[in-house]
Amino acid sequence: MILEKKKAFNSFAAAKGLRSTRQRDIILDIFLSTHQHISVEELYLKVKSSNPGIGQATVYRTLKLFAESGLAREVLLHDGQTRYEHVVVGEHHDHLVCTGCNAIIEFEDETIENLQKDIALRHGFFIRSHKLEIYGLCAACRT
Amino acid sequence: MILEKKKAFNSFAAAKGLRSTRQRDIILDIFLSTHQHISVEELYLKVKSSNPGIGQATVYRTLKLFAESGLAREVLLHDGQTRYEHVVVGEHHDHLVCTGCNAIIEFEDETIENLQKDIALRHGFFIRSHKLEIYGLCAACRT
DNA sequence: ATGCTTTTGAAATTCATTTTCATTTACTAC
DNA sequence: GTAGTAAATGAAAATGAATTTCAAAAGCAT
Repeated sequence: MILEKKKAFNSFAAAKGLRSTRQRDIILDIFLSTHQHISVEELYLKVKSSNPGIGQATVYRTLKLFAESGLAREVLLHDGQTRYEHVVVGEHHDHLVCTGCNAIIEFEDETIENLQKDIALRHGFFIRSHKLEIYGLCAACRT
Repeated sequence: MILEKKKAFNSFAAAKGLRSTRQRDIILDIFLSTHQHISVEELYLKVKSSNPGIGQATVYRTLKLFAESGLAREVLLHDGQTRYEHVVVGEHHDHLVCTGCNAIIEFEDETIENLQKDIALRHGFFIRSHKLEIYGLCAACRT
């Protein structure tokens, strides 16, 4: 699975005429090893701990490339940082965001996905991506 | 309707022990006269044109208050600015965002709203607000 | 290897937003 | 009304995420 993603990114890079660099390989490896919703700063710190030479501008630039390639997706929660999550082909999940403890619960609902398609159809709209975030208090914080 | 909103904000302010100021009245008036999704900077410019004395920090502070009071809602689109939209009680709309021309189409779908409630219930989650944005190309841009 | 172009790292810059702080203003008690 | 206080304001400075700049380094075609 991870290998496939690397291949997918390499194809994208090749198609775009991008060069293959050590830095991008490393950042991709580390990104793929992370869990959901990592911020650029967080990823940069991880990268730096094993590869002190890599600068944060490179991490920013590379994550944008990942998003462009379809490997990652930008998520704007409400903490002032851009986060990136993994894109799994054919799967889309949304988020319950707890404003009490900042926990993020993922969920998937096919019916909602289908309703969105209906709505888009009604408006002649072609869907590229979407984002559903529900804000509130998780079970632990609501008490 | 506008009067009710002003009253609602005043109640909120009173309950919070906030003082009533000329600046907040003016900013509220102007905010209520705007259309959807105004950025802080845009609102500040509007405010400044009729009231040059009002500073932008005040506009920032006041819009946060509006959001806290339930009058407005923060919307993060992808242009690096925080935008605010009007909250209409008992109504919630979501957005189709055209990445071609930046048009924003609003829609409402009760079924989706209800499904969200089901999902929250299943996770023991208490919903405060939510946000659904569908990105893609509008009818005009997809051709 | 050579030459050309992309990529990189470090530092500087940008830009939205927040904070600071001295001053002004609103409200409360007299 | 006036005095006392705490909150709100405006201007400027500070912050912090993200982007840009630019010289040096690295990738790639020949």
